Amino acid sequence: MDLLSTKEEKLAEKPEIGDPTIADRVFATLHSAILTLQMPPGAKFSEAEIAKQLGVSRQPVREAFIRLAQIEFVRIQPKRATEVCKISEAAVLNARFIREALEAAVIRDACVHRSEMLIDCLEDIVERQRKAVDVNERELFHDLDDAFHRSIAEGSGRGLVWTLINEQKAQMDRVRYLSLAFNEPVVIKEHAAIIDALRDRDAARAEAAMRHHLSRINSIIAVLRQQHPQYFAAPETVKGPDKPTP
Amino acid sequence: MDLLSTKEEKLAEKPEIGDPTIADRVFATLHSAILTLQMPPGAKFSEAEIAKQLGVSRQPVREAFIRLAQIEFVRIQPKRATEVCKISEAAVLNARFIREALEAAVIRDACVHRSEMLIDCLEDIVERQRKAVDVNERELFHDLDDAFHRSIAEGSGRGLVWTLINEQKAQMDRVRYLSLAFNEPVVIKEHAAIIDALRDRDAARAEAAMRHHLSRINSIIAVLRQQHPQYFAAPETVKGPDKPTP
DNA sequence: TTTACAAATCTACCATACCAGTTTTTACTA
DNA sequence: TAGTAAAAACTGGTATGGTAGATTTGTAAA
Repeated sequence: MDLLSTKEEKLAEKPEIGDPTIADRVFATLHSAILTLQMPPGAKFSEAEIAKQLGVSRQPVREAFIRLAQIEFVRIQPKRATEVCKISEAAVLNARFIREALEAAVIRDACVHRSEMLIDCLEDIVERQRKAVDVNERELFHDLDDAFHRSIAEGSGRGLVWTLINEQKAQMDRVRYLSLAFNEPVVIKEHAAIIDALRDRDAARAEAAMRHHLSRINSIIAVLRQQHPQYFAAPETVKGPDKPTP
Repeated sequence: MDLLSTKEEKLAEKPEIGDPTIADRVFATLHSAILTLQMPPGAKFSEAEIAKQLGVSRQPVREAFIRLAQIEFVRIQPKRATEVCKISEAAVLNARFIREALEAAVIRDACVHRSEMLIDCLEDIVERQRKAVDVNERELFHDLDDAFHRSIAEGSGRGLVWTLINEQKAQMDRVRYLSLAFNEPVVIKEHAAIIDALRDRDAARAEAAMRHHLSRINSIIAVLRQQHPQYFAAPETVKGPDKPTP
C-alpha cells in the first residue's frame, strides 16, 4: 500500500488552527483508501506501520482504527493485527435490504411533500449524469448518483435517513469500485422513470421504480464474487431465532 | 452522578485474561448510565473526571467517548467539554421512521419465511410479558419487548437488520425510561395481534399491526417533552434539498 | 459599578513509554 | 533432518506527561 504519497499533502501540514484533528484526517485517509480498494480487503497493517507512513504518532491512528472498526471497515484483533474487512455477501445483501426498505418509504413520502424545486434539482442531476457519461467521468457519475438519492431524501424532509443509508451504502460502494461496467445509460433511464412518477405524485409507481433501480446490485455481486474471490469473505451460516436471554 | 459505587464490582477486578478490555467496560458503563438517565442529557464531564471515578487512566475513557460520540450519545467539544447529547425530538421521530420502515419490511418477510418454532417463541415471550406485568417487573417487560421484535427479525433471516434497528432504538430507549406509564396491557394485545397475522401469513395485516404498534412513541414524546423540557434539545430547523457539490 | 485584560484553570489532543499477550524466528536437542 | 523450546520481534492496550486552545476568575482601570 502506498499512502506515503499523500503524506506531505494531507497530514504533515502546519498545525492549523482549523477544526479537523489529526485523527480525523487519518480516518479520512484510511476511509478513502479502503473504499477505493487501494487497501484491499484482507490487507493487514498495524498502528505503528500506518503511523510511521503518515508521520504521526500511534495515538490518532489508533482512534481512527476504532472508528473504522465501528463501521466494519476494519477488524481489530487485539495483540494480533488489524485488517481490512473482506466484503461479506451477506452484509451487502443486508445493506441492500435496508436501503431498499428505507428508500421505498422515503420516496412515498416524497410523492406527498415534494416541491417543484426538487423535481428541477433531480432533472438537473440527471442531465449532468448524461454529460458525465459523454466524457466518461465515472467518478463524477457515481457522485451524481449519490446526489440523486440524497436529494430525494432531503427534499421530503428525511435528510437524516440519508445519513443512515449512506453508511449502509459504504459496503456496497466497494463493490461498485470493483464493477467497471456499470451500465450507466440504464441507470439514467431508471432515474428518469423515478422522476416521472414523482412528478405525477404516483407513490406506488415511484416505489416500484425505486425498488427496481436498487435491485441492480443483486445481479452484480454474484459475478464479482467469482471474478474477485480473494476480496470476499466465506459465506456465513445464517442463525435461526434465538431464545431471548433477558 | 454516582459511578463510583460500581467501581469495585465492574472495573477494578483482577486483570482477567478474558476478552473485554477496560475501554469496553468503560463504554458499557457509560452507555448504560446514559440510557438509564443516571447521566441525564446535557450533563458535562471530562475524561479525567470519569477516569478518576472509575479508577482507570484517561486513555480507555477517551476511547469510550469516541464510540459514544459515534452513536450520538455524547458530543465531544474539543478543548471545551464533553456532554451527554440532549434528546432531539427530530432524531427520535427519525429513528421511528427508520424503525417502522425496516420492521414493516421485516415482518412481510417473516410472513413468508416464518417457522412454527418462531410462533411458539413469540407466544412464549408474550406469556412471559404477562407474568412480568403481574409482578410489576418493568425492566424485564422492556427486555422481553426487545426480544419480541428481535426474534421476528432473526426468525426471517434478518438478524443483521435487528442490529441496526437496535442502534436506532437507543435514542427512543431514553424516552422509554422517562415514561413511567407504558400501558403494558395494550402492548401485549398488540403483540398478540402481530402473532395472529403472522400465523395466518397475512402480510398486509401483519404490517399494519406492526406500524400501529410502533406509532405509540409519537403520542408519548410530545407529552414527555413538556414534562422534561431540560432533557430535550431545541427543535431544529429542517433543511431543504441542497444542490449537490461533487 | 462596569469594563478590559491578564493570569490561572480547565478542556481534549497528541506523543511517548511500558505492558501483556501473540507470532515468528532461532537454536539446540533427539 | 525433524521436532521442540526458548527468545526475539512483533501486535494492540494502557498509563502518563506535555501542549494548545477555551473558559473562568481575578484584578486593575475607567
